[in-house]
Amino acid sequence: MPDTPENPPIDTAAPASASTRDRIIDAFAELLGENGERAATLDAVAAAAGVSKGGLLYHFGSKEALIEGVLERLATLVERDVAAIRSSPSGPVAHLIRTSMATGSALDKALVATSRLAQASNSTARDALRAANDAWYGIVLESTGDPVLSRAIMLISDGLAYGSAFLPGSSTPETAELSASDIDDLVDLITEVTAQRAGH
Amino acid sequence: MPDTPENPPIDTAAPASASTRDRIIDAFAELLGENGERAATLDAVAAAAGVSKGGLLYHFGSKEALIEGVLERLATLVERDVAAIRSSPSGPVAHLIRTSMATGSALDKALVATSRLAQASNSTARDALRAANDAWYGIVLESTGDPVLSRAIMLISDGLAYGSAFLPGSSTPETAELSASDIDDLVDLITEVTAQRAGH
DNA sequence: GTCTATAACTTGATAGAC
DNA sequence: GTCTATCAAGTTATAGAC
Repeated sequence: MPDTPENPPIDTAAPASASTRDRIIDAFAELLGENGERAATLDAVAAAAGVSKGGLLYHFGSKEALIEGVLERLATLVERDVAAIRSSPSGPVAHLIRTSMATGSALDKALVATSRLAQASNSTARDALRAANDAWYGIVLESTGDPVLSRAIMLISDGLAYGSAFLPGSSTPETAELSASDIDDLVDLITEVTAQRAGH
Repeated sequence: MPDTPENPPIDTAAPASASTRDRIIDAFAELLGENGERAATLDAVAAAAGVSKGGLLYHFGSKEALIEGVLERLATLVERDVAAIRSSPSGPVAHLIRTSMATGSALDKALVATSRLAQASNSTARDALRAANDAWYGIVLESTGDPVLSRAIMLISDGLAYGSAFLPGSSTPETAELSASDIDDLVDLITEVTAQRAGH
């Protein structure tokens, strides 16, 4: 999912010269993802976003408001992603698997950040993650028509996301970061199994 | 993985009447899992373990020491689990998949707690998780002899663990908590595919 | 819109009584 | 071994100047 910045008015991923509001959300999401909830303090977020704490609190009156900001961004990005998956030329399943590993896209960041919030027992964040998962599962089921296989595919997607986001780098070459060709093999396997089961 | 308390001297899962040390580790792991790293303060751990903060700090001189305690417990439990998987009558793969979902066992708790620590950018915790994953992957590869399939199986296992530990409960019936029969279907699917690929 | 200063509270850790 | 202070540092949030 390459970031394709087009129209500044509706931009929701703020890398460099975006509105202060978006830069703050970006900094918060990144800190959550990189260093966990404990490190994502207002002080740290303000510093990363290049504003003072007071400046930050002008835009987001509380930490709760900041969290809502991340959740809103996630919702927007998931909506876009669902559209992208649906219209993918390689097919929804292959597209989903290939984009499951966290690569630093705006969606990945929002997803990882939300995951951290969910693990800090924020139930709104949990709901947002489930909603995203439900949407993706729906597309896969629609595509394969096979509930068991669809679940397996979703679990593989979850596994890829978990491993890449939470266990980066590996101690042994055996389970080292999955390479592009590993993913190709995985997609081939899924494609084969899907075809076999479809042709009953 | 049912807890089978036998010999108090070597016990590493402390539910009720264990040593204070073990009760403290238990409380810490549980708080980490239930409410996240931020909630797992010395104050909260002490209260949950039924001691004062001073009492806690007599057993673990610092928070770092507490973390090491959880990591040591995980290592012990993973070692036991690896032995259990290897000697499972239903076969290593089926056993692994069936025990991937977090059900509240001592191993699950230690695993989830360590995962939270890893996400708080504790590199020792990360290493411990990778070591566990490497051990499991080794068993699966040994069992199937098929690297691509083994990766897919590990990813499904990771996906099950992630979903059950981090996204408990579901908004729609479609992706509701996987039932026992769902897991059966999953195991059947994996068994079929394994047989097909083995018979080239 | 952005800043500094500061209030109110929490956190990890120490000291010393029992 | 366990407790009650107590401390310094950090955290969220407010007030008010610019």
